[in-house]
Amino acid sequence: MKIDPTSPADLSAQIAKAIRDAIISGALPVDERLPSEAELADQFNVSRPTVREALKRLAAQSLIRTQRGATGGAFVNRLRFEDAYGQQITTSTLLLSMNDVSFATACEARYALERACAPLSAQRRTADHLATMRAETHRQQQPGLTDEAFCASDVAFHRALVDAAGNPVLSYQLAGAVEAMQPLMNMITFSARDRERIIGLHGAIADAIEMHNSMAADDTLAKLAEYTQELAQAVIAQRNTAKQGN
Amino acid sequence: MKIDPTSPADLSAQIAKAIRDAIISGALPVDERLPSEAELADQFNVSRPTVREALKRLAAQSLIRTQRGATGGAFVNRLRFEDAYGQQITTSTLLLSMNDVSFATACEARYALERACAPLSAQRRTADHLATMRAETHRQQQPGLTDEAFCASDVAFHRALVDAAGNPVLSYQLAGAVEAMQPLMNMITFSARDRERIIGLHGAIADAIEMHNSMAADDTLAKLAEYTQELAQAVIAQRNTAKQGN
DNA sequence: CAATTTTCATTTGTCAGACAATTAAACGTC
DNA sequence: GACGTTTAATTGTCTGACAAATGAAAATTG
Repeated sequence: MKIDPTSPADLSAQIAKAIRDAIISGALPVDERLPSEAELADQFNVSRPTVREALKRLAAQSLIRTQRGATGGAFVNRLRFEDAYGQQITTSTLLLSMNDVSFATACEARYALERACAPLSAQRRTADHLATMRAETHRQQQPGLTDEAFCASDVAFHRALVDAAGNPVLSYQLAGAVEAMQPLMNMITFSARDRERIIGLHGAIADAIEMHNSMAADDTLAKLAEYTQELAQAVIAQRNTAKQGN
Repeated sequence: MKIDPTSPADLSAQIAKAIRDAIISGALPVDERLPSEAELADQFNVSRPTVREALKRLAAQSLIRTQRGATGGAFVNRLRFEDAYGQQITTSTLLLSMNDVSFATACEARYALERACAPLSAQRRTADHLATMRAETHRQQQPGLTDEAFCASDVAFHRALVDAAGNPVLSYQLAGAVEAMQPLMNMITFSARDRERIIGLHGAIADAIEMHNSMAADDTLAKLAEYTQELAQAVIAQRNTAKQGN
């Protein structure tokens, strides 16, 4: 682990990269304790604040955890799927909002990925996943539900569908795509008839998953994707009309 | 943007969270300049090193960039897909290596996602994407190629296939799944016959994509997924035998 | 001797103040 | 007006210090 002292700027970034590479390569195994900040400062020939900045960078990526006290220090963190979910969702959300990604593009990606899960979900779903899907479908029928709450329930439904595939890697990848869509979905106003149609499709999806019918699940997801795109286009068209009216 | 001064520990984490939330909510738009470190220290009633640790956390996530000089400071960064790729790949790689994710699980996820792209790729592929796929297939036929180089070319082929879908969100999501598999793939030794079969399937995929035949592309991807799983199982079985032999 | 309490050394978290490096704008000079 | 020069602002880094937490060792007590 070495840094280049000739380029005086961004020492903390260089140190962070050196340690990160050591972790990725496996040179620093999980739960290994890093040298103390003072020792690292000595090794890299920098001051302790600089070392600390480097460690904070790594902590932001959940690569290390720190503990105070006599036997404390910085430890290589076992990156768990739950930790990675949050980062993945944050990153995906910002990517969508900062890059003028159209609703159509994001929606297309989301449903393409979800349809990739559907066959596995139909095959492996447990009673638990099915119950969650039914519960969310039921919640969506409540009359006083705000659009936001409706969307949140929609996300919960689709996450249950994805988790039913029983593949944590898929769940992790999909978490970003599904959750990041929520802010975009929240821009849509769902009429009672819209909701009815969506709830109907959700019910059909749950039915298909229950009966291990992957073809039906895929077909219904395709319909849901199409309908969602239609709704969004209507909203966009209406907004443009309103704009021209001003 | 406020922090809780009563819990004295992890002030930098609280400050980072406050600023991150402001960015996510849109209160701090892209390219907006944050207050100087001294001003932030004043606002949050902490010292400058503490503020700096918070800013480094955000820099690690590419949420801000810093610039020295008179008009310098920390600016809200436009998170680009290319920046996010790297983080996504790092996180995915570590997730797989640190959580004992089996080859089968990772492989299943990867091919499920890739097959989600295939119909779009078949529909929209440009001559450029096709040329990349052909070039990589050709490279894979070179006789002296190391297993590692073969895998690298394999990744390049599949990335071209994914990019052909013309959906940056999909490309971003898939980058993690495809690239994170590479260390696992590198554990496999490919015999000449193995390579021949894989190259043949790659050619068939490229053919299907060229002819906009999504069904054929999907079928061939399924075959490739199955064959990859077979190869991996053989390697694992062989390794277990070798272990018992010791 | 065993259990409990106290002390202590280690380590991270935070602070204050300082100086170097960089950068662009303001200023002065030709 | 064009072109160096100065200057102010800002980040990057360093030094030294103290507070807080924490586990281990030492001292105390029953």
